[in-house]
Amino acid sequence: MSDTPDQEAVARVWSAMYDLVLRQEDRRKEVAETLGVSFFRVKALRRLLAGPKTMRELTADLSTDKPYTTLMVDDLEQRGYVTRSVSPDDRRSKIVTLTPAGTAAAEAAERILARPPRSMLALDPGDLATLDRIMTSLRTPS
Amino acid sequence: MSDTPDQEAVARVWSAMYDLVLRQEDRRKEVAETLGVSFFRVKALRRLLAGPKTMRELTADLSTDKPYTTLMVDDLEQRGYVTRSVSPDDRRSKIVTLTPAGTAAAEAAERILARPPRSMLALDPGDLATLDRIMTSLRTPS
DNA sequence: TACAATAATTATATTCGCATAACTAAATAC
DNA sequence: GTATTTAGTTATGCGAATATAATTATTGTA
Repeated sequence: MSDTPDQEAVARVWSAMYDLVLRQEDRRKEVAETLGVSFFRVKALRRLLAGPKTMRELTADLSTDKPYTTLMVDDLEQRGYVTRSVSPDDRRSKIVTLTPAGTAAAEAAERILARPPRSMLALDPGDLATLDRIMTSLRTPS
Repeated sequence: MSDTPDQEAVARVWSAMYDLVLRQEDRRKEVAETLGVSFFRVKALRRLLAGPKTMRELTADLSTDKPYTTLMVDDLEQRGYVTRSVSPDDRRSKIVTLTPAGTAAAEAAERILARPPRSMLALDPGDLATLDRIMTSLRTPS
């Protein structure tokens, strides 16, 4: 009955959302070109905005492998976006920290990615409020 | 006043949508692994579901370059997913067409990608209908 | 007919991300 | 106190995607 969701509507909504994010408003190339590094490196910088991380944590966050993290951090270090320091707790661990330049780059990426679609800015205020409420509920799976 | 959109709400909504599509429900790896080809090739197959395309059109659709399209179509042809044929209109052009196996693969990809998030299936019917209406309006930029 | 433009291919090089194995240094367990 | 585990690095190779130049075949045009 009413607790059976309208499969077609769900499919339509999901497809529209997917399309909007990945087809109409895909800014990954723009971000990578603006910062002059690959999108994957941008992702690393953005993760570090939340605070310094060990190589191990960064590897897990990006779901990549340790050797590649080493190479990538080497590169980001050379570009002056991050620094590596030995952890005071565990001298095996190294802590990767954003430099001011790295923070600026990550924030520039955030700004580009956060820029909403034009159509969303034109939404009716009531619809926007409703959408806000619904999206919040979707984000955290019930 | 009311025609000034709530910037914060817009940002929140867009971020939630971006997150849902790219973080929580990213099926690109799953699709690529299931079909045994890169996601980029999957994208090519999916584009061909709409009908045969020339190499040139496919190149434009995927925003790649002609040499790479040649290589990719070579590969898809070897795998039995597409065929190449000379265009009757312009003998310089080649038309890329999905084989039955290619169509099946593309449809399998569609099914995986179209699978909506669990949280969306649990939506209140009224909210779903509203979301459906709003997403439709967002998809086609006003 | 000669010349320019277009569609596709071939060849070559580079970057990026992924994977694996081998290694060093430090911490932990027995 | 020796053995094992863990964090990170080094080395090597591979496939995917991008880029550029050169070539062939065909079409369109001066």
